[in-house]
Amino acid sequence: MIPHVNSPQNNTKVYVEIVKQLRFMIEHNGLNPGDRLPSERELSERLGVGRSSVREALRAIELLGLIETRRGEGTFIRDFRGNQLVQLLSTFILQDKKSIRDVKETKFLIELDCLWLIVQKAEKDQLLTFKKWALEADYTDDDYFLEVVTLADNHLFLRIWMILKDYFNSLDLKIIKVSKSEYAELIDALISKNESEVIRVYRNLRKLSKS
Amino acid sequence: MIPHVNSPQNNTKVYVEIVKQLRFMIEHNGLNPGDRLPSERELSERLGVGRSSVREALRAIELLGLIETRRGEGTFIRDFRGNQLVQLLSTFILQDKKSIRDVKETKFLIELDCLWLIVQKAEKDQLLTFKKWALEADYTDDDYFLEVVTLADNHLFLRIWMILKDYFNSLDLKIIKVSKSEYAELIDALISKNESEVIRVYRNLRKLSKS
DNA sequence: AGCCCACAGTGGTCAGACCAGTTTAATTTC
DNA sequence: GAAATTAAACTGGTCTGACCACTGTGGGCT
Repeated sequence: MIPHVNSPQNNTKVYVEIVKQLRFMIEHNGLNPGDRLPSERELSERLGVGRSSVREALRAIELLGLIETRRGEGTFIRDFRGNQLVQLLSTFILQDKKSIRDVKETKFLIELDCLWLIVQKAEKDQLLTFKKWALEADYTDDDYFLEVVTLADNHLFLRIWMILKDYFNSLDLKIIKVSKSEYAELIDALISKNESEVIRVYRNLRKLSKS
Repeated sequence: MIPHVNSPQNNTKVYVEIVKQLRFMIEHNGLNPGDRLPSERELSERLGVGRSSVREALRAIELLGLIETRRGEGTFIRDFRGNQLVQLLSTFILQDKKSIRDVKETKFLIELDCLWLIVQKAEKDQLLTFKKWALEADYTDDDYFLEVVTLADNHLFLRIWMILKDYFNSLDLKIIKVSKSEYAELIDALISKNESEVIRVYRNLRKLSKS
């Protein structure tokens, strides 16, 4: 049966329910970028809600850049793997001059989290390749940790980290120079899967006090 | 004069224009979190557009977490410092299960980070007050960890966590019930300043395998 | 003073009406 | 029969008016 929005004790707003339904629909019907969604009127009928509510949901999703609508044609799923939507929504960025300390702290802890994830998830040969690169290639600290965060295989952390990195670089903070051997040492710690060793080496690399 | 939406060569959709107007309004009228926006009907009149278009704009902004709506009262600006993160999270709405895993993973690790920060920073009497509350009051898991993240005293983590929490709740995931004694045990671990104990208790509370 | 209730205001939702495009199918024309 | 034309059916975009549910307020009552 077609799931109706009207569930018992429905506290949440209709349009939010519709957003959920759409997500459900996309997931279960295996819709891919480029595919067309049902028309607004059909969704309205199928979900048993007014068309305006459907539109509220669709407009919200559209502003997120997840769908695209063409008058006369329909509503289509957008290819949002590419992060083009950041542009659109960047209008909302109100520069947050909140304490640099928070940003710093957050960035470091996320890097640590990613290291931890790598210990859990990464394959050994991935790490060996990484180490080889770390010893030979020419890279910046950002390059190095981009690789780390990527290896952690968590897209969300990747996104957050990228933003923090950009913000970080926009402040003229002196960059602590780290030697290749230190970078390699961290990878060795990862390979050894010794969590406390990883933490120790990372802290040392970041010149963080034990705090 | 009041800027109308009807500008010459208006290709963009009305609701997008309204979103812009609202942003303009917030910026130039110096509206702060907690302040009330004009009512939907008033906006409709002032901008010379239909109320439904105003609603489409407001709902879209609401889904971004930038405003909050209370029936019978009005629409309010939300405290969204660090809202850039809204964008990145938004890229995840409607995504595959892997992303859900990422959100879950990220939320848990951030909670763990915050616990770690508390060990470093929190005063003992703060924790004792917290424990008293945890034993007596009636609260949800979100309430509890909101307190945790707040105690960590890192506004950025707070913002990220709030977004993840909201997203999390928007998925209909079964919530694991945790007893008060477990919540209290975690606080005890914090008080003892024993990091590995904190981690152990947290993992147990979240029913996470050692992974 | 304090209580209660009606009223105005606000968001939530729906139905219906147009308009402006696009697609599709039927019809005409060659 | 094939191509061009036209009409109908659909789709999104927008507006209006109507209810409902809820909140805050102020006036009147005790």
